[in-house]
Amino acid sequence: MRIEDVAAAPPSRPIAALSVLAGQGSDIDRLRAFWRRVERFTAGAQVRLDGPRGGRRRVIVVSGWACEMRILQDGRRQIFGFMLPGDVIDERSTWSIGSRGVVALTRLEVVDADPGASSDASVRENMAEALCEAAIEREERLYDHLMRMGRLSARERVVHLLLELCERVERVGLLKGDTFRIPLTQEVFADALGLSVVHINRTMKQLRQEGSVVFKAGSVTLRERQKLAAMSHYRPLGPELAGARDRSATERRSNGGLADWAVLA
Amino acid sequence: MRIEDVAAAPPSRPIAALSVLAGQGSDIDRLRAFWRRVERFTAGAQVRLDGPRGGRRRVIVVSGWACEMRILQDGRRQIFGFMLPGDVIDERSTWSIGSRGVVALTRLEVVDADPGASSDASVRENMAEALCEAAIEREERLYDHLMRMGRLSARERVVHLLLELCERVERVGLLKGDTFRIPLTQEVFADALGLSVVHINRTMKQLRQEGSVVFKAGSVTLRERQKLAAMSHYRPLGPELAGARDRSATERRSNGGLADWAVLA
DNA sequence: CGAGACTTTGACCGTAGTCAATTTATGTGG
DNA sequence: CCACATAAATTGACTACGGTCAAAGTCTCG
Repeated sequence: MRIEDVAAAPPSRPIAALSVLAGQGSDIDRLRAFWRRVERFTAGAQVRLDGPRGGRRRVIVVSGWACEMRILQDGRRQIFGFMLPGDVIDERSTWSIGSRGVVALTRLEVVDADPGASSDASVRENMAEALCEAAIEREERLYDHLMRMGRLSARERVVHLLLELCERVERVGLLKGDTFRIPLTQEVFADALGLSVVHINRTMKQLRQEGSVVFKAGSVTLRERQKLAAMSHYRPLGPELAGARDRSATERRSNGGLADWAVLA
Repeated sequence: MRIEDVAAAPPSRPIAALSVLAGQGSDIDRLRAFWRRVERFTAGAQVRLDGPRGGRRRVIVVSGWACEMRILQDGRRQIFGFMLPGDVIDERSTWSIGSRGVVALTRLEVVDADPGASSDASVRENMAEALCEAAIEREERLYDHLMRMGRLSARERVVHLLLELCERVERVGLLKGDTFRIPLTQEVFADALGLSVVHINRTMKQLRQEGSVVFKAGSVTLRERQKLAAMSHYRPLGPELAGARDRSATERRSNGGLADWAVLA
């Protein structure tokens, strides 16, 4: 009952803009032909991807948001990252050593990422490459998240995360002007950023008063993204491997012996 | 000048126990035959792996420790993880988008992870599989690290990290009794765990006084690892994919609507 | 309209950060 | 083998960011 035919219930929004397929416009129609089944999950449900076959199954989110998380026995929770439309969910994330899981944050629709043997080679190839890039970018985001939690203040963390989400939302065409819908409760923010709900609330209040960030009814508006990026040390998710971006901009700090060299953020 | 022949300068310790090759004892001798070159880096040097060919090059650490890190313009540093003997260093980590880098924490010796076409198929196959598992485990460690930084207290973080390192050291046969050499300054701990040096110092002092952890001259001794694991929520790095460890032990918390299900740590 | 989830606020606490000075290694050249 | 220079570890005093507890206030939706 979780699985329905597209015929009976077509994906709730056009799936033309999937980040894994960004820049391959012309192939999408061919790909779409193979997405006959949409799997749905309700908000709060655990996303289990029991690939019948042994190999690791992957799906693409068509609509809705999900997150990857872990819970400690005493109730402390940590959210590792979010999956939004256009992102890939890997079966491995779904039950890896029983230590992590994926949870739907809203109603969620996903389609199989494997075009199947039926499609022609070029399609399969493009998809494979897209999936690979998506995996790389996902890992890149893990590092960003680590930096956030380890070295940024509460304000910076919130802004940094919002900028990341905004950019990802924009990439799949869901950003309207400088506003986007964001289905995250403050509790979710807290669990993602390693802060308490109360402190998230106060931080957001402060940002709101400064006018740089506006929260209203499940939507966020980011004015002056440039300024926000600067104050939170945000660096756009490069088009992966965007080449050796000025790798020379290494302002050497005489600081601790450890790093005579420097890697900028 | 960074590259020398093994003949002229053999690896400083037997490379029989490499975590990437754990459990493949019999093949190691054959593999070793292809490691003719050892690359060396001095403590504090950035590890650059400029693979001549386009593909991403990978090397295995034979001796010494390194870490993967990022630095913000204002000097804040975040260490993402450590590489110790037996671990793989991926070229990608080395200059990815100019945002991360690998730094040697001690004198460091690495050998190429690619057996080359010269070796026979079974060797290449085993190595490929080992590299893949290593990559998976590395990612797993990133999640652990995220959990540490997001939800553990200073005490817990320190203990949790020490347990991870201890386990990894043990796996490659460098644990003597319950003691191992650890070339990390308190500053490095601080940068890895998102704490200040001063607070690391105080936390360690406390642990020392409690007698559960002993620091002395570049070595650490962990008594009662079981107890330490419990107090820091440490869960051993499973033999990856160790199967669906009691996946049923999901003590449901009635807590926030988000997670009616639970993933233990 | 009522129940439950989510947000907001106040009062107060405590973990961890900052600054600065001192002590203890670790080396290195003489 | 000693003296000096430097990196690393410690410690004290004080601050502040962020956590906890508890009580309202708001929204949503059946």
